[in-house]
Amino acid sequence: MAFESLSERERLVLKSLINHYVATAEPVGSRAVAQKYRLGISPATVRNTMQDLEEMGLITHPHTSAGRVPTDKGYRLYVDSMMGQEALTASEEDQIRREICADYAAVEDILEQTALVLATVSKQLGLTIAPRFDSGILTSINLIPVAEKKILVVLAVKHGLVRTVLLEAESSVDVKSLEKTADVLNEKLSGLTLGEIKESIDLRLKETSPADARLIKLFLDSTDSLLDLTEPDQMHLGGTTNIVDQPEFKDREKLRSLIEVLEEKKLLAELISAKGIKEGISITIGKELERGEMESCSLVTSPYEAGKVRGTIGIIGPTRMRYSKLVSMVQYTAKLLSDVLSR
Amino acid sequence: MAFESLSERERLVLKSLINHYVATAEPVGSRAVAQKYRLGISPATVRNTMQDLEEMGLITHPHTSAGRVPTDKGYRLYVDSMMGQEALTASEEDQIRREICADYAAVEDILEQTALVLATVSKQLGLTIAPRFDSGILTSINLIPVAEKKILVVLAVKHGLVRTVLLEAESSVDVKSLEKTADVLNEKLSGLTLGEIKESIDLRLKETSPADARLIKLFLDSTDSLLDLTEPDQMHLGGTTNIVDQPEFKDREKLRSLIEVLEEKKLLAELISAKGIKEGISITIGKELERGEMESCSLVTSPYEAGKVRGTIGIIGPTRMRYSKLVSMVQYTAKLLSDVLSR
DNA sequence: GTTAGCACTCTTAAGGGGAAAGTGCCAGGC
DNA sequence: GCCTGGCACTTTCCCCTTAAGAGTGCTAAC
Repeated sequence: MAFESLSERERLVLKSLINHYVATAEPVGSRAVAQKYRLGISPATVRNTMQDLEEMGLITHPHTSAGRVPTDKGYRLYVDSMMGQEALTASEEDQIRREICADYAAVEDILEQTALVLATVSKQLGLTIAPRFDSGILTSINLIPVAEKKILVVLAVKHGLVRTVLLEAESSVDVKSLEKTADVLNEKLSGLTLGEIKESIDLRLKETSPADARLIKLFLDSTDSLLDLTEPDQMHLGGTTNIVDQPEFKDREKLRSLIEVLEEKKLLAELISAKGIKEGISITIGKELERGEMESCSLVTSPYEAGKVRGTIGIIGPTRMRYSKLVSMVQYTAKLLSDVLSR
Repeated sequence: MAFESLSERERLVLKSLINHYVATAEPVGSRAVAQKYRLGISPATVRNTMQDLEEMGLITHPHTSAGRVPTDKGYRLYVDSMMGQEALTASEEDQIRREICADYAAVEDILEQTALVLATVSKQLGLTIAPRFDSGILTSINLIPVAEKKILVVLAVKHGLVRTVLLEAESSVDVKSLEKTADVLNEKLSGLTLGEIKESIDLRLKETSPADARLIKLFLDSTDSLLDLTEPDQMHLGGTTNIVDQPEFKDREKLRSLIEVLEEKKLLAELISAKGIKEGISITIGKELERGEMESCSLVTSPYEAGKVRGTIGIIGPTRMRYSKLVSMVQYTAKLLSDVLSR
């Protein structure tokens, strides 16, 4: 698709149209484009240009005699090659800074707060996903007896991240052997990344004294849950309310199925992690999300860093969103969050 | 309000009317009551009775010429004195049993699952609140260094419940003194309930060797967050989707404000814990909830037990709900959950 | 005390203009 | 040759009216 072949006028019209549509949520007519954006051309000319744009699949008609609306493809082009990045206002920056710098000790809490502030400032849905521990370096393992057969495994990762998982043993365990096992695990595993551990744990724990065999086996059997990196409750959402008001969800069924997706945190987390893990801001528009229920939504995400590990934050809203502003917002927030978590 | 003074006929009409309204969500006319419920009286008689009921504030008119709708007061009377308890079907019981008996080790996970199954089976909103640790007996405290200045406090409570809180120290702490402090804390506090500890912690930790003073102080300063019993993430909700479809929420604004409340988990948890902590099933109807946003909702809750401590589970739905069935459902689920958590 | 009958009220759905918005195309102008 | 004004055409949207339907409340009779 040779979009480079768009004439200057076509680019201008598309851009104006999108700006106007994003602001009003109403199909945009040729008059509106011609007048409001002072392109110095008449509505008739705009109409001709619009026809061309429609042929290219960048905009559509809801019905014969309504204004034009951008398609996903149109948004994509806009986002990729014609939208400027709109700076945040001072008060927006302030608000974000104020909320995130709050001195919570637990990463969980900071992320919760971040999701909320993203939602509030963007008036969309804010979300944060806890860091993927893959590349986090294990500093220590603790095994704590909490009941006769229950053991709490505490994995401490560099830079103060913690993961706790409760395991259930088949028979009761005594404190002594628990300590011993912890020592063995620490010796063999600490200093490695969790990713490495996941890969090679079988090998590394092969040769251990038979005394601890039972506990080691329990540990091995539980590797999956211990090192599963997309725990459902590791994602935080904020501002569901904002979505309810959007005109694109006045259709009941659409709203219902979107909320349904939002409740499936695990699925959603996977969907999003996949996008956001690469470098920098990532924008996914409508059908690109590859989930029917979300085809009228877009997603702006960015990775953030917490020491060596990385998570994702982002904003979900209708495809008709202010990309230029939201990109700045996500970027700024990710930067701030990285600073706070890596200090 | 001398509701005992209701005549047999008035009781019968109210009951029939509520049953019919719950099923149809439409205002109920006199014909419907007279015919469907074979009371052997004519519509005209029913109309007279209805007028009486309306004067008592038990039912209303949406407008002059529509059928009648129960008021909160009407539901209250129905629930208190005329509704039978409707047994669950075998398949409903099955479904609940199957989902809850799943062998998760962590209480968190079981509660998540329970909220979901409650939602699914009731077709309403299911919720579970983690046990209030007040009366849980502390078995051990562990202090685990996870970073230079970060300490993970693990409170193990009898019957395998665990609570972890991350604290941040002002300066770095060494492992030795951490262990020593943990020993002191264990010695002084274990065996007590968390409630007792919260009350008397100052006294109990007064006379400690100055060597540990710094850590003990940190611990004391953090009592609130350590023993706060209504943590926001200790509540699980499931089935938000079910609510969206209810006819009572076709009014946009209502839906919006309800979802808003649901997002404020902390507030909601407090609201509900207060009700549900007493013995047995508790039903709260409409305005009794004392939150404007929820005045078209009702709440059916029950406490459950996990060893010595108790939490709450429940169902939220429109006031027009099948109380007789939901009561059984919540009761059955609470019983099951108690069994699973106390085994 | 109960019931049938009936006038009255209010809501809802359906239909029918007419305005408004916007397109598509054509013919004329720079 | 590209741009523009003009104009016919389409579709939606809103408002109005009308008619049907549902249900009440009252009265008079059983």
